[in-house]
Amino acid sequence: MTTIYDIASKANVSKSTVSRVLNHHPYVSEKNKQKVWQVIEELNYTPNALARSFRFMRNKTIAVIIPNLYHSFFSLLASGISKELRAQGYKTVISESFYNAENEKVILEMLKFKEIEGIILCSIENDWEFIEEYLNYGPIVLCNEFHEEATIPVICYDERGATAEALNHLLNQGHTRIGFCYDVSDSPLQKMRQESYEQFRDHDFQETKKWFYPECFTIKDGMNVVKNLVKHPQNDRPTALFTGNDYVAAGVIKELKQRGLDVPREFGVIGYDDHQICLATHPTISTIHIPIDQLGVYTAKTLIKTLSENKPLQREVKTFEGKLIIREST
Amino acid sequence: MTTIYDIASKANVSKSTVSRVLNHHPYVSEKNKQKVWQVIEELNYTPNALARSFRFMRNKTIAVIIPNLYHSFFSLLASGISKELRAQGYKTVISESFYNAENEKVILEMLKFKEIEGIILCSIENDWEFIEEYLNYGPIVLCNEFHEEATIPVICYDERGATAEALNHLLNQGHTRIGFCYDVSDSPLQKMRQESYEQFRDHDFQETKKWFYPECFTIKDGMNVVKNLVKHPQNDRPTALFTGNDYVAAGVIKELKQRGLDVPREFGVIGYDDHQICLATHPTISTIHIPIDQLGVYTAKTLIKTLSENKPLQREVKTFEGKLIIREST
DNA sequence: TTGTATGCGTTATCAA
DNA sequence: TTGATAACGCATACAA
Repeated sequence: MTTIYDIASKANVSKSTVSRVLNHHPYVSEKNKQKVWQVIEELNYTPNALARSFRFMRNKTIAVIIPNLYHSFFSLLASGISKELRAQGYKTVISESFYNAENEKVILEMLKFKEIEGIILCSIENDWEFIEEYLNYGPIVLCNEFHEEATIPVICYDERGATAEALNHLLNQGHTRIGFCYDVSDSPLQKMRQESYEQFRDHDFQETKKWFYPECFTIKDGMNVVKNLVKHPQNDRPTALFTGNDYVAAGVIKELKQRGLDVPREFGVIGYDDHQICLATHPTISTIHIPIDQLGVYTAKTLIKTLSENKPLQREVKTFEGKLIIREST
Repeated sequence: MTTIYDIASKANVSKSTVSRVLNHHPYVSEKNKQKVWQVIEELNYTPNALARSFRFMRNKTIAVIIPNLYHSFFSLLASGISKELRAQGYKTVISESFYNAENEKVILEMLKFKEIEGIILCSIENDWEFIEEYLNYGPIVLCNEFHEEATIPVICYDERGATAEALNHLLNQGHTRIGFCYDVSDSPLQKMRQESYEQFRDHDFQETKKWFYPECFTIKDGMNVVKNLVKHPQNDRPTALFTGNDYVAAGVIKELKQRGLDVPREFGVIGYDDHQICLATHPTISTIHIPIDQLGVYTAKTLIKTLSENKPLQREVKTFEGKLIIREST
């Protein structure tokens, strides 16, 4: 392995001079500069990133924790974040928590060991008090996840607004019994959606709880919701579903059609995410468009700013707007 | 920041002893061992990963290059690889090449700088001669991509077999004019599919080239294929399509239905990947199931073996079997 | 069983 | 403008 020492020997200068040349330090004679670059070329030298990391005590690596890479929303979010971080010279380690606190902890520990410089949390699995401890070791920011007290930047989109928009739309279409499919019940984000949903009680929503469908992640889950739903008499089941993601909506629509229920005439469906699958179903899916890219870029920028300016984190809630896209399913 | 030196001072031993305790070296007295662990606890000490990386000249980080995180096939592949690498104590940096040689080069360069220890290439954008140079700096393995000459492990699945199986199935269903949708034409893998397809010429496939549809990635692309296809007279267009991925197949099916063409009676469709979207369309999509997880795990294991045994890479082609899944679209 | 000394590659400080 | 030297945290060869 060639080191600056080898360059120095061959160029008849000191290590210091080589280092200066490499770092474009102003005080190097033109002659030496030329010579050193020439030898660097000759010996095909590359600076050793491991030594630099050690020297500066930072390795330009950020971890992004997402629930999984299975759902395209998360993979796109991770992709957006990663792209921006790369542009700024950072490496990104994408880690799936699978909604598991222990997996999340593994990454938090990496911060302590200086394996990473900072963390972007796209879901919260441990208690905030637990996570807070790790702020001693590096910055953590929240993205696409909300927390009431967390004393760190929170980048999310307007859950309540989007939910309200979707529900209003369904009400306008004449639906009064609206069901709600979500994934995991203990996420602060999902709770916001639920609360937002519950605020619509006054519109004949007396028995909302009955129409909460948890653990909905996939197309199959959506199908199962319908399979169970149709077991109830027509006047005791929802006439519309607001689902946590478009896959679930697609499953719902597929199963409704299978059972001869017409969408949107007999049943309304709204998805979430504006995934391309919305176009493949029949009817196409009304949904909420989330500006994933903006979320990712803003989050990455926020974290990098903290890192480079080396200033302490502080709470700052940045909200992006979702947008209702009306298609054929409502 | 607490270092082993701090521990040593407080425990009244030398740095060496602390280091030995941390590394479970056998020759440490029970008394000192106890004492050191106690102080470590007291001072909340954590070994510095950056220093260790530097000391050993390795940072336990692998890069995975995939075309993008947009297609779930790639995100699942990256997820599988990453999971196995994590289990073995490695960090994974997932990088999207976007089918761009320059982006690929950026990652290859990281190997040279020792920012990463090895690379898993899930697509090839540069010439092999160019990539080969980087083997001087660390191991590279191929996953889900094929190359005739590459002197490195090649982990893929049986493209030709899967294609043949799909085409045979379509032939058995009475189709003789079969079109072929693929993504990028210059990938070795896609070439294999094409070649495999061309071997079926003898079955009335005289004008295959006409029915090649490149640049098919998304649902919309699938729709467009049908939009263009129906412009031709019925006896001069395919009666079936074999698509490079399930999204494209979903788009094809959707557009065919939109135009009143019955699938599978009037038109057969086979997808690729066995993505969950296959279940959401009407009719459901016949497809090829790829053992993504096996691919990922095997690839990760292969790379790690090279890394830990520090033995030179050699060509080794490992092939997994795809499996035709017959559903309603054929 | 323990401690001392050295080195990993780089950058920064200081003196020349 | 340059070079000698120390320092970053850790592991280890060697001496004791």
